[in-house]
Amino acid sequence: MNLKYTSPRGTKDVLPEETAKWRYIKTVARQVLNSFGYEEIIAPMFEHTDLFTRGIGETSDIVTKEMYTFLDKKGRSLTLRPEGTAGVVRAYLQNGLYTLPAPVKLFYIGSMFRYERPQAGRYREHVQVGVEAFGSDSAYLDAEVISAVVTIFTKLGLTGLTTQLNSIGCKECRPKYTEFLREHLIKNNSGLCENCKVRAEKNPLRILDCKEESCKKIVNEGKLSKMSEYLCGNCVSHFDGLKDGLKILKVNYKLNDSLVRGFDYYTGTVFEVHSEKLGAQTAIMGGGRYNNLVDEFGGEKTPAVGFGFGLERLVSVIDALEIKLPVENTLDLFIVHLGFSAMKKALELAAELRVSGKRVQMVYEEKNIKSQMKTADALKSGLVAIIGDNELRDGVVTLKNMVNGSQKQVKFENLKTELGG
RNA sequence: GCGGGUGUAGCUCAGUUGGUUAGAGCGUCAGAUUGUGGAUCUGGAUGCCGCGGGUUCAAAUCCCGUCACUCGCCCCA
Repeated sequence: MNLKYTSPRGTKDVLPEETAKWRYIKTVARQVLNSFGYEEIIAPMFEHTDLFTRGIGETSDIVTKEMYTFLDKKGRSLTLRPEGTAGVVRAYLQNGLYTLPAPVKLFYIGSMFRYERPQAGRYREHVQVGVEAFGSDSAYLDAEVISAVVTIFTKLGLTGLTTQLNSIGCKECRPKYTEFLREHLIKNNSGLCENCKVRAEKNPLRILDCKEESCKKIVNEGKLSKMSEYLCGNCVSHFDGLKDGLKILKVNYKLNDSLVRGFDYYTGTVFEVHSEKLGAQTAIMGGGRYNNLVDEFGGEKTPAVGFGFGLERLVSVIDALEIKLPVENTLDLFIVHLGFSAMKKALELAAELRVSGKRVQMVYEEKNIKSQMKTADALKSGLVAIIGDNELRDGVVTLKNMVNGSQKQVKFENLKTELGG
């Protein structure tokens, strides 16, 4: 075959076998999040470009080189959303959701777009389930938010996950730490990688997360003070509260001093969940607290916390763990017909049964019985109804149980009750 | 943006130091005395050997380019 078109780089088709898994995961996520009091919000897939550049941070990698930005016909700069939080914050403000009792708990399921080089677990379009809770600064809310994802993952049967935790400080204490880092790193910048030399100036926190051996060395062996030593009193007690909350909620975690996230809006709590089953991209969930974003977007000062997890990565973990999700794709009835009038009768019967929600299939050509039986078997139909001249004459079908092979005659009008509904 | 690997049937892959009609398994379609599936057997169909160029009497095979996929760096879900 000479394909004229292929899907764009970094995108993929999710085929029926896999959509069943996606559907199941989304259902579980919705149930769990509803039980935690979250309601679904559907925000646009594209927004004004400024929303992201201001929200995510003008120097972040995502904004500087990974956004799908385009001009519309009136010359407005729009961008396909690279993440979900900025749009939800915008919607929260624009629709006056701050008048609802706090905390306002929202979740979304949708595609995110980033112009990245594709590799295992990384696509240019990926689907995220995300959560945002507005209007409470309680550490127990942070703990509960983390517990919500963990609950989803547990319900799906995931194992081998680690939840990592850090506090990157607030407006009060973080600048002092970044200043310390900057000074220290500029003094000793000879060992830093090219990227980090720039980061030392612009965003020294990111160096903590650098994977270059030389930078790791400087970070680990340089007796560098940790952010934790610079945390202000509020941040310390908040972080303690979080750990306490996680204990109450029975969520295991690991502290990770060098956990920093790629969006500039985070304050205080940051967290990620990693799976050993993924390739180089081991994070399946990431999130944290962002107490300044709402007022940066023009609202009242409103503390908030949220996370997002990626469905593609989640599914690959599920597959790697060989977890069989309870996805049913069997057929209730396959109708085999012999002869033209039998085919028309089959068409009619199938339509009647489908009204009551039965999954019914048939073929639309006059084929021999053997071939139709094979098809019924391939489609995993539990029951097969056979209609030939004899059945038409008597007003019945021959109903065959495909599991044990037994057969019986069932009147047309009784077929529905025979199928249990 | 930077590196490594791979492109042969719908899928997984084989294809010998370049040599004539390019193969296997799975799947698909048809059939095995005519109204009964899963097993087995028989037969059929399907390939611009990713694309373009070059070397050669001769290229799936060697060289260059290109595109795509893939893995990693970066970043992130």
